[in-house]
Amino acid sequence: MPELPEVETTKRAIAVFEGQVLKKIEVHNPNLRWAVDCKTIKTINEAKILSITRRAKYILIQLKNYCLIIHLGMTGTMRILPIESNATRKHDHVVFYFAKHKLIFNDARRFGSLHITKSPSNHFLLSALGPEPNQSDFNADFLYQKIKTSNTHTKSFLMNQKNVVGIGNIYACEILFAAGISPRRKIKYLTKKDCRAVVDQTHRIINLAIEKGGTTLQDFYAPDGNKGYFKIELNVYGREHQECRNCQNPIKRIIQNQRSTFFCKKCQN
DNA sequence: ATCTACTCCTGATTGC
DNA sequence: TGCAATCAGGAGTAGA
Repeated sequence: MPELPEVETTKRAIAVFEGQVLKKIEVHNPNLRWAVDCKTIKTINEAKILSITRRAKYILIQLKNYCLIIHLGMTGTMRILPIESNATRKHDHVVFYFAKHKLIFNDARRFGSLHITKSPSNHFLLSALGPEPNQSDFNADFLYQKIKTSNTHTKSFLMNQKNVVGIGNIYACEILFAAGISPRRKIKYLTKKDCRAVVDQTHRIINLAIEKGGTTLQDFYAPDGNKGYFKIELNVYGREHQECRNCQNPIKRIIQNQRSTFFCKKCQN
């Protein structure tokens, strides 16, 4: 399941196509999270790629006249094959053709998406997003202001992409553990000091994960090696009943907003 | 305006 | 061994 670091890693891997000419795009299955606009996609031929960037968990491929917006959803992956390769897989939904390679979007659960638009900044998926979690505009002052109007608990707040982007269920749990804050606390009661801890740990964990995510880079060139994400050590996520690495008390699991939350009752208040 | 429940989907795991 | 039930989760949407 790609979180922001995996998306960043994917973006870096496919950035090799910057400056290259996208010959055409083949859509094998348009039924992704949103139906792919095949009609417009078909008009793409011999289009030079101006840039490949990331915003939140979206990968943006900028062409001269259009921008492609890709979301990997839960199970989406991209892989690069030599143009002559026939190594197809189940759930290969979209193929991007270049001179010597093809780039394949594979997504078993189809929670991912592909959009094509003329103005990405106005696109409904991108227009209301909060700051990047590892950038300086996500800081303690910003967070302290933002929490005042929210009545939700800390974990739900962190996972809301309007507040800050890129934090999924796993990192929300890990960040709150590292910051020593309970996922059940109402976010509006956080002190300035708490906000600073959340921001500091977010920066640290996301940057560390991006750094480690880089080790999966080869996956995109070696289609058979499909493991390799979440190499960072998880302290709470998926560790119900196991000992807290800090105090040895058992890690608890609760359900918040239909999602599992893992935390240490003693270390997080 | 803000929050929560629901929803999409398939592979992996668990239970009988 | 096999089949069915359960779980996982990003994030938009409807409804409270």
